[in-house]
Amino acid sequence: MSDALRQFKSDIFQGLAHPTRIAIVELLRAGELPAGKLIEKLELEQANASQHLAVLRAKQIVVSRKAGNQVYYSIRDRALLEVLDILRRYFYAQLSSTVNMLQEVANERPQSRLKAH
Amino acid sequence: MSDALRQFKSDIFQGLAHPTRIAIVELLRAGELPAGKLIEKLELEQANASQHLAVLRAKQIVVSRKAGNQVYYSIRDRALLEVLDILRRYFYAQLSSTVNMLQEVANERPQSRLKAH
DNA sequence: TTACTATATTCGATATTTAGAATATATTAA
DNA sequence: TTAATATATTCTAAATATCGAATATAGTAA
Repeated sequence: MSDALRQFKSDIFQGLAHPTRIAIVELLRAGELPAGKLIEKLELEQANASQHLAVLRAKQIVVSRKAGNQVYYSIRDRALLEVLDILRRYFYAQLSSTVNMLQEVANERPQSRLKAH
Repeated sequence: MSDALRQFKSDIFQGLAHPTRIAIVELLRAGELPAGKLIEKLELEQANASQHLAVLRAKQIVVSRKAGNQVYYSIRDRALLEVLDILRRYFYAQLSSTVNMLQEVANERPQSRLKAH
C-alpha cells in the first residue's frame, strides 16, 4: 500500500477520532443540516462546534454549502456511513462476547454468584 | 446513539489515526506476526514500534500472544479490515473525482492547457 | 447606514500524542 | 550464574488537539 493511501486513511480516522465529530456525522446521516441545528441538537458551544466542523471539512469528511445566512453541512461520501455501521456491529459483538464471558465465569462458580469480591 | 458507542467508535478511529499504525494493521492482514517482523518490514525504531503497538492494544484493535522470546500480534476482529477496504475504495473514488475535475477544468479552457499560472 | 443573526477564526491555557534516548523486563543460550 | 535477544516502559522535548472566551466576517433586516 502506498504512503499516500496510508496517510489518507489515517487522516480520515483522525477526522473521526472525537466523539463530538462522530455525533455530527451521525446527525448528518439523514441528510444535510445547517450548523445551527447541529449546535442545538448536540448542545455545543458555537465556537467548539465550528472548530469540529472545520476539522471535518479539512479531512474531507463533510462538505458545506452556504445558503443565505446559514451553512448547510452534509456527508461528502456515504461510504463513510458504512464504516460507522461496521463499527456498530463490531461494538455489539464485543459487548455480547464480554457478557458471555461473564456468564461463563458465573456458571463455573455458581456458589459465588451472589458474593461480592 | 449512546455515548458509549460514540466513545467506542472514536477510540477505534483514534487507534487507527496514524500512518504507522495503519501500516501495522495492513501487515497483520495476512495473519499474525511477531513484533520484530513488523519493526523490520516497516523500518521502525524499536521503541516507537512498541509504543504504537501499545496504542493498538489499548484500543483493542490487536491482540498479542507471547511465545518464548517473541510477542505475536494479530488483528482482534477482521471486521476492521472491512473498514480499511471501504476506505481504499473511497480513496480511489475521491482520486478519480479529482482527476475528472481537473480534466473538466482543462477541457473548459483548452487554450490554457499548457500555460503555467 | 446600523443592527442583528449565523458562522468562522484567533488566542491562551491545558492536555494529549509523538519520536528518540535511555532503561527495564523476560526469555533463551552459554 | 552471565550474556544475548526480544520487547516494553519511562523520560523529555516538540508538535498537535481541545476548550472557552473574545473577536471577526458575511448575510439579512430595519
